[in-house]
Amino acid sequence: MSRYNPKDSESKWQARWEAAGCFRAEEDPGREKYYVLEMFPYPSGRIHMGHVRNYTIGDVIARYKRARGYNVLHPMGWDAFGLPAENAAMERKVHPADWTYENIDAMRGQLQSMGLSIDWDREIATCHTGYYAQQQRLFLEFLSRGLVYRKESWVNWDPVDNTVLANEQVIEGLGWRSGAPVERRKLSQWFFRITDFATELLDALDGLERWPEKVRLMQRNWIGRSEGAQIFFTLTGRPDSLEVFTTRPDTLYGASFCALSPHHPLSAELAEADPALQDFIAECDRLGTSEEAIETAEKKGYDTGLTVSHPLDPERKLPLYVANFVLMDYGSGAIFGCPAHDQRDLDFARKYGLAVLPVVLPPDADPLTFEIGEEAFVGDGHLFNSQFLDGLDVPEGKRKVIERLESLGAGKGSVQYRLRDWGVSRQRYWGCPIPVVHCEACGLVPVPDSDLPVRLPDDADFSRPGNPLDHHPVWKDVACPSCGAPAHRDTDTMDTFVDSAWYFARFCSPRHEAAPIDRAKADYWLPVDQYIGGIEHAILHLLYARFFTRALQGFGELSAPEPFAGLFTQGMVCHQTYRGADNAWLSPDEVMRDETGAWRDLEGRPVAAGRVEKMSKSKRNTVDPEKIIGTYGADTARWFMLSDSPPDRELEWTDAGIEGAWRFTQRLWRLVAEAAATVPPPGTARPKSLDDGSLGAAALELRRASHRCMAEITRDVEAFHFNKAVARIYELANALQGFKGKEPEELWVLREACETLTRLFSPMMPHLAEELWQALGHQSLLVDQPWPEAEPGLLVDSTITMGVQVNGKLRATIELPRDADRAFAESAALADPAVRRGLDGRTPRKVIVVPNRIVNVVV
RNA sequence: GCGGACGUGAUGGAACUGGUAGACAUACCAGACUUAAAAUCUGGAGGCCUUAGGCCGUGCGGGUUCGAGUCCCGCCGUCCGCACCA
Repeated sequence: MSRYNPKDSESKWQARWEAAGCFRAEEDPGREKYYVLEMFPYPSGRIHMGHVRNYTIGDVIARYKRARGYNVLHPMGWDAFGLPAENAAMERKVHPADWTYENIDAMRGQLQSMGLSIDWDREIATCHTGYYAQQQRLFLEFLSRGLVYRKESWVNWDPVDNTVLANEQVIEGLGWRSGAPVERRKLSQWFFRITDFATELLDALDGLERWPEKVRLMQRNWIGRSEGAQIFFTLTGRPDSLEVFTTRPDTLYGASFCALSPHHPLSAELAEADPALQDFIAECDRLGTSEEAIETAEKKGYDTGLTVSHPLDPERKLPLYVANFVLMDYGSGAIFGCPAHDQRDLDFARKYGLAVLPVVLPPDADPLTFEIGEEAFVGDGHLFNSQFLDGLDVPEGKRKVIERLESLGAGKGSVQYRLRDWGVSRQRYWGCPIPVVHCEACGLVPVPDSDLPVRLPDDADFSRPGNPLDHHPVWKDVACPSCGAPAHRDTDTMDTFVDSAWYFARFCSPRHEAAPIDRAKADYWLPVDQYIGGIEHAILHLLYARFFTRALQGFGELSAPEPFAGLFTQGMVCHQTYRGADNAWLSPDEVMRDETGAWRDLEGRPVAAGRVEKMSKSKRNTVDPEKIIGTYGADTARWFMLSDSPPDRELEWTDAGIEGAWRFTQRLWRLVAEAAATVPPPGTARPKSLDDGSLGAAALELRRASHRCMAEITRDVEAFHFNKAVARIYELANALQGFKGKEPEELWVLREACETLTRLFSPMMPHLAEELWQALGHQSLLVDQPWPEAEPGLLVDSTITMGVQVNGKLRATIELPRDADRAFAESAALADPAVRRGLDGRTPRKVIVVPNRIVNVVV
């Protein structure tokens, strides 16, 4: 028998599906829809194994749901704006657009070679004018509704990429792309008012039941809701007062100082007349924001000499410091310090000799002797030293003190969020231009709809650092749309996370020109039923997309409050790493084993095998999907991606693994193609013996196995347990291989099993499945066949193998009819010789029978 | 520091709501086929003990239960997220 040739077969079936338009999606109110989406790729030039895993998982779901009768939407596009294109332009003198579109063409071809069930008619690229024109419209709608604003603020500045970064893009003080230490600069920036939605975004997390708990938790923490109070401290000798935020208003009587952020307006004001304070603030600014810097930085304060009055006891004066650990962008940029019940405040108080007055008494502590040593007491207890609060516990104290502050007009209950507004200005070329004109007379003027899109100029100069749009000789010069006077365009472009914050909605009507979103179509398809991608987007992209969807719902652009009803985060693809003698990374192709089993490089020098790590170019442990697909075919690559590891955990790439998948591909081919030559033609009448109980034991067992497999794989695919589904396929293949029946009824059963097997693995290996479906004599495309349904009667066995324990230790197994009664099971168990030996003459005290499961004899 | 997840053979991993631990695969071993290798097919296999058989075994220590990988308490270890958030 010849071997299966994936190369010929795969392109043949891809062409057949394409010609038949199998994966083209159309709205159909009469059918239930299912929207499957994988996170769209950045067109870097070539797909990597992570893409193969991501898109294989999505394709299994899409094909499975399609077979289940859903109207499936499964689109693909390109997250095409971004810095790498611009860097390529600088390094290689190619235009970012040319570089990007070439990459898209190459990657589209690679993805198509995987045999994905994508509706390619809906393809979009965010760098395409048709896309970013609509995004500019959205931006202006956000602007007109007050959800976009411009303000001067301290920003994270990446000195290597020469651009501003969002807080979310600063990882441990370093730029997420460049890895350079981020600097602080004060710039005028555009912001999306995501904080307006903090409460909604937080509360709605509870409803996202098909999201991983981990991602919901990460978003919860990121939004960071804190309940507490806003409290005003009167400044001595000044008319104004100082606002602070605290989560512990109950400890107000323990306050011994207040502290300002170095960036607080009052700090700046005081510094004008105080050179020493100026120096102190400058010193704070020099401290980096990196993890170590924060970890090791000493808590330092500068006594301004000013005092504030305690709001509940105006005679009490507290010193006012400027302190390096107080953040300007959380709360009000000022705190009160209660050293007894906050570790940092305690350290600060000890350093500057401030009072430490405990006001919360731990349970069992004596109020007369209780003292704070080196550790603040942060637990619950009863308030003391606190006048009208004395005796209350912490939650009651909080309530009571807020009540009092409110009646005095000195404060109120307040909720703070860690979440900040989303800064989207990027001083780069390859992004969506911000459609606003700056006019000296009129201020910020939105570009009128008739003048959209604001196109990127084709002739930008990438040869010098900085923003090419800003450097362009004429691009920014424009007449003010409002007064006609000479004005200039905003030269910032939008963060590319804006592009991906609404693309799932654009897929519903990718060619619609009248508006960004065709509401009727969006309402049919949205929300995305199953979204699939990496955990690295748990916060950034997923939070922005949720924000956009809520905002757009508010504008009446669409109806769904949430973009993604189901989310699955797949694990990384990892591979062994190696380091040579000079500690340089070595590719697995460059190492071999010597006679002793030790690793050597090609010149025989010793090599250290490192950890199994995420595939990356820098560690030189990548495997090129194109090569793998070229050698083994897409089906084998897909199969390996689904085997062994659960899809949410990491998958280790091994040569043995892909070889094993390849052998199994061939084995399936032989198994089914050989059987196809002997079985009756499709549509042969079902033999009577199947239903009158006269079917032979082996054939019945095969039928049982294949119907059990239907039920199990259906359950496994629904639950994203693809590794288990793969194991079931192996089991059925093994059962099929062991079947030797030659009678007509047996051959009918053999056909049924072959067809079942083929259909069940078709979402995973779609090309091979079509090939075998054809070999089995079918004219139709398998992709149009419904998902197989098990006959319930074949899922229950008539006999059960039960374990028998003596004192909880397994001694024997017995065969019993299904649902045998307890007494029968008990006597069968006690009659077993191994059980008798275990009893060793003792009389059972008690026999526990769990029907169809186990018998436990207790002595 | 705070929050979370996980710990099962040589390896990846199975084990539904507590009920026969190790499915399935990889690697390994043996046999068949072959001049040979590869491929393929058949079979083996948690560890220990001399076998029929027995003892031990899901990171460690305790507990609940007729029965614990699964539940509870306390440790140890690995990984991930956040981190001067008042």
